Amino acid sequence: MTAIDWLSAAVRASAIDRRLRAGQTLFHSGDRTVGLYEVLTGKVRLFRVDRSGREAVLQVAAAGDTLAEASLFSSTYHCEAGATTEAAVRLYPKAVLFAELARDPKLARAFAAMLAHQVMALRTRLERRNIQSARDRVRHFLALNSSADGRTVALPGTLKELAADLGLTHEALYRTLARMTADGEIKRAGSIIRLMRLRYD
Amino acid sequence: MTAIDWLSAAVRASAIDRRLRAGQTLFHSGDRTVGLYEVLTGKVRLFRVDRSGREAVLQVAAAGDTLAEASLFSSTYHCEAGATTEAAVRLYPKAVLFAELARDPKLARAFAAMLAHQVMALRTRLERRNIQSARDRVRHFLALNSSADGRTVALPGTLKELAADLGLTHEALYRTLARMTADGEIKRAGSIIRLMRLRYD
DNA sequence: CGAGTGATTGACTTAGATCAATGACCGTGG
DNA sequence: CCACGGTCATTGATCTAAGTCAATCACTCG
Repeated sequence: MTAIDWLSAAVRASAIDRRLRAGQTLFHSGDRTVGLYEVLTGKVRLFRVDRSGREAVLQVAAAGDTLAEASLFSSTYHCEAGATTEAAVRLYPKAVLFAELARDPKLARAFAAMLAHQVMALRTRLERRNIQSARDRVRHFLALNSSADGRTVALPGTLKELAADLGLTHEALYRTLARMTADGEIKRAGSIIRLMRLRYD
Repeated sequence: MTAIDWLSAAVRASAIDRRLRAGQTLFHSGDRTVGLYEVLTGKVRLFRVDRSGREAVLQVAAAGDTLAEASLFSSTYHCEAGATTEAAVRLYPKAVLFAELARDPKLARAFAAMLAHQVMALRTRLERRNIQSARDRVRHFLALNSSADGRTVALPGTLKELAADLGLTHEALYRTLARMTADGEIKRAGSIIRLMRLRYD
């Protein structure tokens, strides 16, 4: 989802990998920002701690996600980041990244395009969460992720992951899919879902 | 929220305003993209129509929001946009915008920074939606929107708007706030919420 | 083979959605 | 100046969809 294909070879070459144990901190609030992190494996959590000690999670980044991109444009971090599982991250140093962005307008444009894409994708996911019914939420997902012909959807990962993405428990998702199958709205074949003709409400 | 303060005078000067009646279309899927829209008043809905005629909403943009920014980087729109209420929009033409971005690296950087900010803000809102309990969702909002001293929160708009933002019905929000007040967790004074000392669970 | 995880289904509970009603407030037009 | 329509804020009663807990089966991997 959060691809970074736009990166130039120069930036890629300067990347620094790092492994984190579960619970290990990546950076603290107030630290100087060093660049753009990409999560390779595991999960990294961004959170803020208020004075009463409560933590408020800003983001949970999984493999493929990029981390705290806005802090790239700030000199210090405004939140904490730490691995919740064993994890590996890749750092694209800020200096190299910005130098390249300034040097290469095409790259800068690709960078902006990538961010704009993320904004739209996130808006769409947020919009989906406004849908109350589990079934309609699944329908929304299917409609927006169907192949060009609009008839099939290839599930990206596991159903559990999809459930989390949709903001449902995996049980609720299983049941919803089962009901949709029973009603003839969809057909399932492994990780492919075929959308059937809808009857008129 | 979705501020466009980063825009240069040149871009602002070239903006074109347009009024829309409720239900009126702004653009269709397949139309050539013309630039970046900002919603001034009213609401504009972005949606896609699948072959069975169902609509899937991608975004509902309200006053201050910016519209379909990713399509800036594409030559045609991939969704429909139409006003759901009487509305006014402002168009920043693509040509001027890109010319300025290419000319002025600072502007380009500000543009990217703005997008990155939006990404983080959206991620945080999405994260909040992962919280089941209404009360914890409110807590999350309060924690991340408290003043520098962490003791007070100024509510941005009406409670109904906040409820929508949090993904709750307004009734649920009223009740939750009432309960938190009764429990001494917060105190309310108009549109200001004061966070009280928490007792140890 | 046993541990770990995903997929699935059943039973039960509950938090929040829904429906409904009321009071406060505000602008506006007669 | 006041009555009226509109919206927000608030509270009550009720209902239900989805969360929670639990158990089973299939699979994979070392």
